[in-house]
Amino acid sequence: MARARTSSGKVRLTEVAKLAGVSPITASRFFRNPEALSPGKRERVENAARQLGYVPDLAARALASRRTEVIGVLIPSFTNNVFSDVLRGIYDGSGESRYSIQLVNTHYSILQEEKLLQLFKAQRPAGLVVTGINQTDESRAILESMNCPIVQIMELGPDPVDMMVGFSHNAAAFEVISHLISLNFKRIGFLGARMDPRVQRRLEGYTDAMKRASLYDPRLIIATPVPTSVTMGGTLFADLLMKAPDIDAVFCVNDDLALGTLFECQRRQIQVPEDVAIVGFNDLEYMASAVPPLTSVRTNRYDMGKTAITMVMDAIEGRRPATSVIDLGYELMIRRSSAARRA
Amino acid sequence: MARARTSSGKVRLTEVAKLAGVSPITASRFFRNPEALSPGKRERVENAARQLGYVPDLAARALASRRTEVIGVLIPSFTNNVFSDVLRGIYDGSGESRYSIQLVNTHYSILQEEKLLQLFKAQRPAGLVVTGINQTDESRAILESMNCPIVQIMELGPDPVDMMVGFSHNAAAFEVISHLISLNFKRIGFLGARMDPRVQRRLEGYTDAMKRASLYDPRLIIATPVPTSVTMGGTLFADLLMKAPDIDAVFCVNDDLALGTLFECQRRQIQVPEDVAIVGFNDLEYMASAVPPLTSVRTNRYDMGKTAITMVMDAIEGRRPATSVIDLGYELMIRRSSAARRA
DNA sequence: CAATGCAGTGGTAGCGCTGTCAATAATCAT
DNA sequence: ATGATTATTGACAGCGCTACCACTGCATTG
Repeated sequence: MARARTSSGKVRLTEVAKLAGVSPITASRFFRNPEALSPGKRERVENAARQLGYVPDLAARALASRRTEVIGVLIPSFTNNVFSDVLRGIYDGSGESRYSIQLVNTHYSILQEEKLLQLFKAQRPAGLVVTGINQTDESRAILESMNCPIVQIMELGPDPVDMMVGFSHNAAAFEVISHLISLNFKRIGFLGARMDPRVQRRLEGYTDAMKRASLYDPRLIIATPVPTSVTMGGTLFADLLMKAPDIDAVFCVNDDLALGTLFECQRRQIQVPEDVAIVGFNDLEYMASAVPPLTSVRTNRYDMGKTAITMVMDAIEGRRPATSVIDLGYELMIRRSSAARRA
Repeated sequence: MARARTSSGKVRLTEVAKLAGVSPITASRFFRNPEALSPGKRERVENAARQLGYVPDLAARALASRRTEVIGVLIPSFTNNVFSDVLRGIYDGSGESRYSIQLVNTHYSILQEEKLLQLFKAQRPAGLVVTGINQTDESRAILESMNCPIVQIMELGPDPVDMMVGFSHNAAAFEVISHLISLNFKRIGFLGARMDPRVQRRLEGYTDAMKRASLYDPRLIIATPVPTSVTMGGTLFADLLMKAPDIDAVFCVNDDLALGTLFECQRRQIQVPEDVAIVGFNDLEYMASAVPPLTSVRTNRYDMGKTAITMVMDAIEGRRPATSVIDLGYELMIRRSSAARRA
């Protein structure tokens, strides 16, 4: 039809406008705010666009409008199951929208994060999702100078840059320990790896609860900066047994460590929960089908991602949420691995 | 210093050029191909850019050059551990480059994939990474019309669209079953969930090996389209026991199913491997620390991602690989769960 | 020594779209 | 009926960058 004359045969807005018998600017409006057109023209443009198979050129749009439809997402790790759920929420939430996700990995480094924020700033994203609340001062300054909606996810804190979706890791850990104490466990160990800010807060919750019950003993705590894994769970639990052979329960900062601990117990013929109770964190799917089923803290990771991205998209379009800080909570999933202690 | 006059205070190429005392086009060249400048000007532009904190506007560049520096990546699932490793490889591989990754989720739907490819086509990506080789004819046509390097990952097949990085799922499964048969296992069950193309190929490998040894029996096969999970592993294994109570081994198409099977065995006091041997697939980290350690097929997921993205980036820049199809292989990790059968 | 090549540089002209503002048509209150 | 307001539309002028081609000056060739 020799209509599209660009090298690639790409259909431009002008062609659509011509076919619809309107000016290019009107056609342009159709794609951004159809309500603004009279019904007649709206339909004509719609038909023309469909007929020509028109797809807007995002680069041209970004250049002309001086903004992009990209939402930046900073995540500290791809390995972690936790973040894969968050990501799924983010991608599902943004799937049908006009926004596209630009994902980057900070590798748990706040300096890397700062560098990536700098890069993002130059690209003028429409919105941003960042993990955690422990940004450097520099990062914080960049975030505040960035004229777009921002959601911090995974945890809550006193002064959000803008919006926040998370839950209290501290309170969750406190509740875990309180639960164990109420069942008469006394020598409750703590197993932590990676020790990122969220894990630190779980340690705080543990410490608070133990101190309050006068059960605190630093020998009960194993915390290593090495990455977490099931195997590491077994290793750390073995360390703990060495330091404190009289433990009667273990709180693992994540489910992989808990599973590793369970395997180590099986290897050593330690009965769970009769000899040692085990509690994990995140409630990954496998926790319920382990033998015995493992107690854990259910966190709403998928919802966190979905809520965060929805808040950002809404805010970009001027629909600010009523409350800018959302606590998604957690739920203690009590299973046999922390069943009542024999008297 | 009132130099940047754009509303946002953004520094433009023109400013850099002015400060460096060169024409804008020369400054532009500096960022794309510094070799083309004389050393003197190169340094002057470099200094000017640093001094002004210049960052190129990607939208303007994309519009003017009619190409982007975006590499599209189509993945069928974010939940799956397998893909999180692949993604990590992709992001690590592209991290320091000028390319950015545009990730989309096909949710294991080839129609969704087709739609997403259409979208990508309109954005003229610099390269593309797609999962698998089972595209629709439409998708295939789009891919072929797309004038950019493309890598298909996860498996190998006879006619690559362009490049390929993967391994033979069929051969891997065949080797698993041959291994079990060599240990005198005879009633070897198959547990499959999701049944995506890769899993189908593992079933083919299983079937081939069983038939060749005259051990094939359709009652030994459990295959369901529902998503995979540890819990589902237990459920499917229970089904299998119902259909074929005399099984002496199980090949699970992934490690989650294998772990679920192990748990189900523990629940039913079935000894592994004395009563039933278990083999998984992918060799996730936890397989080695389970009790007993679980046999699995190690696949090079991280390398697959990293290799794929490197091939795409190289090809974009004209460095075509010597061979366009790369077989990353696999390795049978034999552990106690498939130890030799008592005679 | 003219013809040729080539590295290095700059001028011109957009890439495809949208912000701004003005113009017009349609609707309303008085 | 009148001016005022609102809905709808279009003209213009770029957004910041690069493709394309032309030009310069110097080295190489026979």
